[in-house]
Amino acid sequence: MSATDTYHHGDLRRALLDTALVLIGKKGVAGLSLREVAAGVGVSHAAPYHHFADKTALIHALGNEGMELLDAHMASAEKAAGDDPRARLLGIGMAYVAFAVQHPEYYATFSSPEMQTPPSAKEAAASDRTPGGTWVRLFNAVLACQASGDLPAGDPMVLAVYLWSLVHGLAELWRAGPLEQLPQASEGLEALAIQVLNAALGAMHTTEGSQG
Amino acid sequence: MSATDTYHHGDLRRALLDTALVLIGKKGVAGLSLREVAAGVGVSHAAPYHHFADKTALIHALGNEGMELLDAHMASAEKAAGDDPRARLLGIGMAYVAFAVQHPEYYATFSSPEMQTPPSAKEAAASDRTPGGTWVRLFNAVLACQASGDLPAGDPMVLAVYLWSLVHGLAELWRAGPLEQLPQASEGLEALAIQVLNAALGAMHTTEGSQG
DNA sequence: TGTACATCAGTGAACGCGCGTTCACTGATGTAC
DNA sequence: TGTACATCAGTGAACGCGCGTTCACTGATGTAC
Repeated sequence: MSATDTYHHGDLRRALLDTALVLIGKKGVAGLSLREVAAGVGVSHAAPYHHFADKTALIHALGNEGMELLDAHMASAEKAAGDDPRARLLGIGMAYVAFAVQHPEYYATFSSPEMQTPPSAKEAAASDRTPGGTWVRLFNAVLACQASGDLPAGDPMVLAVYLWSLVHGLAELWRAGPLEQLPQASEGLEALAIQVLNAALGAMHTTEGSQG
Repeated sequence: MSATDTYHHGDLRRALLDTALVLIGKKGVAGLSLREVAAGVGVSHAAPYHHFADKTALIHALGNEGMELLDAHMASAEKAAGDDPRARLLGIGMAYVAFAVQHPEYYATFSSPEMQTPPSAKEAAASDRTPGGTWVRLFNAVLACQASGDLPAGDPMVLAVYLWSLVHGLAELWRAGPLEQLPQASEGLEALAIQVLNAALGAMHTTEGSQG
């Protein structure tokens, strides 16, 4: 407890964001209440307005933070995978799925109504609407895999959509629960994700295929 | 306007469900308000309680209805595909994606918090938690494809998860908007979905692959 | 070091709102005789 | 066919609640001299 923690909160903004994440984890973004966030931090319900214009601004802050985090995770997974294009692509996919499961609160903000609308009109033009540059990263990895022969020729956009759908859907199904009954579920999502991604990449890896 | 439409509503239950769907389309399941539904139908806000125990019951009714619809769509697509196992699997996948896009309101209820909890304790044991038997249908189609050589050998559960993730993720990404900027988006989801599913199935089709 | 003062970051009362749900009611409908 | 009556499906007032947001305020903090 430093001196600044007593009356003037040390970093109320940060504390509000952290508490909001916890509450989102419990009740979802739609169920988030600014008053509850304030109460959770132990501060009056009017206090947040000194740090966020309104409730939407807080959710936007979380969404942006989450997208940066996701991108950082994918970037480090890609780096850790070394030079093999296929391993790099697999790393990105695994990082995406893992992030969704390890940070479901951040992940939930991505698809919230608040994040679908730009925070203000002036930001509308500049903002990239895809979460954390996932698309660009995935697309480049696909190109590299095609160049190295690790993915068959064909429209790289289709392949990127294919892979993005796969990891996104896997993460969603895991989070929503329907996969829980599978025997594979007991080993955790990571193991299942590796099997699924290998089924996808492995199969495509050895053939020219026909994705017309 | 039959006589029953005047005071005693002809089929208020149906009208409430239909109006609820429209409102879900506009504001999502979380934003659904029973009072607004009643107002939309043109009935007092207490009237719905003669047809549904509470708000959750109404959402449950929609969810169950949607799952039956989805299953019917998949069944008819499978039937229309004839005897070719690969065509049948493709048909199921396409039907799933198409349903999510054509009936986003029903689709939204599937993942709503209300549908994650069984309506009552006694139903808990009996209920199948997967949307509309999608899993069973997909799994059987995978088995058939493996038997006919249209899919490589390997754990059929992993392949089914793989395909379910793919169609689910594709539907989600389409609905959430990130795919809108792609050139392929102008041709509609159907065309994109066919390309993506063919990229998945087509590639796996010609090889034994290695999905260990 | 001490003082005056501006700014900052909280408080708590108050606002209006829409919500889910309950309740006593009432008029319409269907049925038995 | 007519009447008495039970049941059904509405109404509208009322409840308590939690919400987002505003506002005047106040005490703490930082700064200039």
